[in-house]
Amino acid sequence: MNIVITNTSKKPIYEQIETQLIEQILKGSLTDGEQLPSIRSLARSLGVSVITVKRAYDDLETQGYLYTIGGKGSYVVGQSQERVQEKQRQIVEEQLYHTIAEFKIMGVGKKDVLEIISLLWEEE
Amino acid sequence: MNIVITNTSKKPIYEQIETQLIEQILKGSLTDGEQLPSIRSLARSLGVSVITVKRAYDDLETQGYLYTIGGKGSYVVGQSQERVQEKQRQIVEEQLYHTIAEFKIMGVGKKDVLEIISLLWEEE
Amino acid sequence: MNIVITNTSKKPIYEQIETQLIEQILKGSLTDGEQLPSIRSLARSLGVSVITVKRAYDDLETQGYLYTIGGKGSYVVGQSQERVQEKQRQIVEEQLYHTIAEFKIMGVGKKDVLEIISLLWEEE
Amino acid sequence: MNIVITNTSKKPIYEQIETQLIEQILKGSLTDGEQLPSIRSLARSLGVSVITVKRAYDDLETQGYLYTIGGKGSYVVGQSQERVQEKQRQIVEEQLYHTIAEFKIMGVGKKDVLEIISLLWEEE
DNA sequence: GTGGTCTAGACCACG
DNA sequence: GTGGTCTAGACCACT
Repeated sequence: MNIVITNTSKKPIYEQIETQLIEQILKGSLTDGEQLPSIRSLARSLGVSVITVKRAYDDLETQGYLYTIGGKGSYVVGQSQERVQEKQRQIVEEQLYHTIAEFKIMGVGKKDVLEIISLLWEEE
Repeated sequence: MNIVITNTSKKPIYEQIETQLIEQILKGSLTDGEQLPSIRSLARSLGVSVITVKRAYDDLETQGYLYTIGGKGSYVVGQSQERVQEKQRQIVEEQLYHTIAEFKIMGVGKKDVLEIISLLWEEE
Repeated sequence: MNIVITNTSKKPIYEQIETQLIEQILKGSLTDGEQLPSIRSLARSLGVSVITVKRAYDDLETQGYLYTIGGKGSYVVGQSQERVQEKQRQIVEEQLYHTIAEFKIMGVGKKDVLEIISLLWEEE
Repeated sequence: MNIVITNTSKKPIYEQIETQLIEQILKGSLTDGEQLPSIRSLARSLGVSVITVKRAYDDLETQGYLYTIGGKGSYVVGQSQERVQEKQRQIVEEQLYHTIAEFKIMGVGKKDVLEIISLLWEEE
């Protein structure tokens, strides 16, 4: 489990934790039933407040990515292959929807955008 | 000049004004030397506080998109065609950079993203 | 008579007119009894409001640099050589006083300042 | 941290705060990573509005002198020794540039200016 | 009329 | 507690 917190980011810390956990679940590096670090230990290792981690875990539980057993710990909810793909597609579309709308307004062409993506994708 | 404020958006009002003005400048519908509406009249017509509009104008001034003469008004700073293209490309790249990074982490393929963009672009 | 108005400056226009006229009087290019352009003609040639020029002339009259005869025009008040020197010295000291204070606070050395002045002075 | 507000000055309060903070950063009495007083506490101790202090902090942030983490506080951005010197020189030159130009117009000699600076510098 | 500054007070999100 | 945003209303200087 690898989570990186950027203090200077404008995004709240709990959101950073959430998205990174989701990404790892969708990618498959966190699998069904796997136990997540306890709230306290993750908080300590990230150097953030316990409350912050708890909020992230709570949100993820609401979204169905994990479940918590009081006094024992939190566990990953396995995602079926179809569900992973569906989720991924949904996230991609959401992220791109507004971006594309703005590009259109500015008069940027579809061709230019596709080209830039190809370029950015190659870079390491 | 056309500006729409969405109260439900999580983006602050002054930012909405900023991005919409920038878009119109880059698109070319606001041209060199053109006088912008006074902060007071724009505030009135948008139904927001004078200070909110002023903050947007101030930011745009430090970003070099307009200049203000006290007691007279605010004027658009003409953007050369090269600068427009450069700016547009810069904005596009910035917006896509992190998005692509996340897609990669999730294991979404480049082909899928290009396909989705093509689809989203066509929709009216 | 040569006066240049910078619209983008933060200094008010009437002040720009004042300082430039004072400078020319102290330099000697405007001499005793010489008639200044009428408020209206100067306003027209500078492209500013009559009120603005009038304010500058009024201020200069209060400061004793010129006198106005209603219905005829405005005339330069001759400055004795001693007065010119005294005035110049006063202006120089005023302008430098605060500047030097700030330099001291920042820990800039006297030697550095003298050196920079020498350099700036040579440049054309 | 020492900041003095002069109500009689024509310079706006937020600018007074800005320049004094910059001076202290360039002088080195505020160092890398050091936490600045919260906008609220500084506002209280200066007897000005929270917004006035915020405006100063915002400006300094866009100028790269500090960074702010929402909900935590504002911190000084360390300035390398070279950058300090460069900045100082830049400020000195800017402040002297126009002043010298005016001196030239009035026919004041370089020698006189250097002499006056020497005198003013010694005074305590 | 215009912009520039400042105030006091309010609500929100984050930690 | 912190900063981020927004409001309504005020006074000033310039044109």
